[in-house]
Amino acid sequence: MFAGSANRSARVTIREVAHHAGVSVSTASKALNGNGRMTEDTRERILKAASELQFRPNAMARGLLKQRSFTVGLLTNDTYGRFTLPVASGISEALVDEGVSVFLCPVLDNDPRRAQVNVEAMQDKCVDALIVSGRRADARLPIDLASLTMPIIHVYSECGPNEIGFFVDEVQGARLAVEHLYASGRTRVAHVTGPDSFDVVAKRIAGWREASRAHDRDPFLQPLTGAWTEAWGFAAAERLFANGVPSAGRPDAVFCGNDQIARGLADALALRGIKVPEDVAIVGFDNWEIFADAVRPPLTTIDMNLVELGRQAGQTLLELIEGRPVAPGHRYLPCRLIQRRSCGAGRDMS
Amino acid sequence: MFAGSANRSARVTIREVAHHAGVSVSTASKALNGNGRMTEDTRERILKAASELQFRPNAMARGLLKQRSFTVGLLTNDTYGRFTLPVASGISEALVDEGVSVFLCPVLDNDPRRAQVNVEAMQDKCVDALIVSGRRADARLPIDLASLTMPIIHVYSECGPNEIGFFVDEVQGARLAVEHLYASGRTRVAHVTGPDSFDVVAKRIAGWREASRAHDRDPFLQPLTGAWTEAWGFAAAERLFANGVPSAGRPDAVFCGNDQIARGLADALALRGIKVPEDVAIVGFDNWEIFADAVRPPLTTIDMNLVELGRQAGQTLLELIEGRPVAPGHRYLPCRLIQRRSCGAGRDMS
DNA sequence: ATGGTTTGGGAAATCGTTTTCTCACCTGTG
DNA sequence: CACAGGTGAGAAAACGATTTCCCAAACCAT
Repeated sequence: MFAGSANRSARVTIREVAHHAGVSVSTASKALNGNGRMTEDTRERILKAASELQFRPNAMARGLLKQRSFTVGLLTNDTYGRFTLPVASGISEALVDEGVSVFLCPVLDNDPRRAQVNVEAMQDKCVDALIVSGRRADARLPIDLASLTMPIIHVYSECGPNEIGFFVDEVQGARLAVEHLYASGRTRVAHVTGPDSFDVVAKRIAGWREASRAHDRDPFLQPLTGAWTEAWGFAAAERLFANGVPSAGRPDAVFCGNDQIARGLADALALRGIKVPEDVAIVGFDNWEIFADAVRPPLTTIDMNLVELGRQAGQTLLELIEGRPVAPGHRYLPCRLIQRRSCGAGRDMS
Repeated sequence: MFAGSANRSARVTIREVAHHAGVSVSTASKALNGNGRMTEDTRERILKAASELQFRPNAMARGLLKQRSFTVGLLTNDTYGRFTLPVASGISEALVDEGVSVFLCPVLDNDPRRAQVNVEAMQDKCVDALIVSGRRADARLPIDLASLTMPIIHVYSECGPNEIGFFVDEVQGARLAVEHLYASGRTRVAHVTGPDSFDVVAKRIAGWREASRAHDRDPFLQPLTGAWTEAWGFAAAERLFANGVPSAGRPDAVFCGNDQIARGLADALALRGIKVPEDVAIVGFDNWEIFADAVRPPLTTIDMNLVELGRQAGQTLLELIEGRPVAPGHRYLPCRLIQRRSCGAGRDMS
């Protein structure tokens, strides 16, 4: 044993591997990367030494040379984690096997200074790329991204047509929901949704209209816009099912802009003695399971496939990092329908 | 033109700053770090050059030399983000001004291989420390941490007495809730909570008992353990307020193990025509606002101060990284009461 | 003037890898 | 035997910063 070899706190370097295998550092490096020319015997000896010593290359040293850090930054202002965490999970899934890690940078809307500090830290650390994500798809973060040179991808966050953005296909999701209601035999499908200042509200309304027209029907009533809350769903039920409204003028199904609205609406119906799904079917949006499962009966809803969204964003990020050309523009990923019981269990399942 | 292929302009290095200021690299470095000796004039010239060129030191180069990466890893299996996101936010707050960034490593319980890959990536990247966080405070992540040499802090995740862990003071939180109920004039405080396989359930029960005894009362009934769901809260109401139970045998207040249970219970009471807070007061636990605000009436509940928990963990992490001695052991941070209306608004506010 | 001390600033080593040269040696061919 | 071409492996130069020397010049006191 050599002096100093007992120092277990220090990391094992390639130098020690080389010495252990009786070769030079350069040869060791080539063997470990499968690069240079050498006898099979030498290569095996080096590999064996490396695994015996549990050698792991220092990412900083490698990064310094390759001008790559094998890290990406994820900026988000979504403190609830409703959107960000599934997305981050998908991103991480796509990247971790390539040895790329994700920096989480929580950005508070009211603290642009800290946000800027975060961005600068990302620059200093030479992140290979940046992901910008948000709580709502039609707003930007309080950050100046124009001066950055690294590739940037937006996920559920506003971006221009020459940038790269991944979004949920809100229109298709809404169509899916409404088509499911028609397919279940409903004929009067109302729509209760969030504030009309949100782009997604307009898109979901559009999807609802398209699907209604596809069934040769005018959309039932006007869409009711309000807030993303249970309270609004509850209040909307009052409007749709007030005592004065004749039963033929009432919807027999409601497509809700999110699961919270659906929940509030379902509660109000229960209080009125209107049965779900017998009298009225409900479809929500989000598949936020903690809500969808708590509705009585459990809520059929639209899942936005956020994990998949993150995964695809991660894959595109890899291509960008490796310098392969990626066409700019927006990508819209399809939603899927999650059937529970608020539309009648199995009613339309062959 | 493809997105991302933008001018990957080379970074400004200290060499260019030095050249610009007409000094050597070493002098430039010293000026920028306030270290060496030189005329005030020289120092200012260098600083001016640096800011003109917008020089930012390369964190990888610095890290390589200092054997520090100015990053920490955050491992978590909390896919909902209920706990992790506030904690991460607090950690980031404490660290960002020190130039330390946070790697987010989502760990799926059913995918220990990916978890291990994540940990190895943290090692390769020489993170200065690791934070291990979880969905529940009495379980470990499917990761082998024993072989790691960097400092580790646990936040809301099981750890031994010789490790460093930050936890919520569940007992104090429960006491706070129950004391508030007594202070509001209630006398029969029941407790409905989650599965008794959770340590926090036992702790919250203990707090409930302590506070009851402090008011010279035996705890009212046995604690009802079940699930962390609204459905269980709903069902528990049936048990506590069944038709056969004489009104003197019914609780006039319920302390619930979390906000979801509280919500289910409140719903069930509403259906039975029992008024909150007039007939029965309710206190929840978690202050998960999306639930607490949706309860009718809005829920008085216990906030676990998770952001603060993260911030303190972050500060301790810094001390650990800088080599200052930190006593091992568990820290328990106090909860605070958030008053809404489910105990009677302002009833006990001076 | 001389010797010692401070002062300003630069040269060079270092961190751990990768990569490009370079070079000695071997093999086969004329 | 000479020479081209291939083969295996090492030396050294990067990458960008920090830090430890080290050395002139300037300054001071005798």
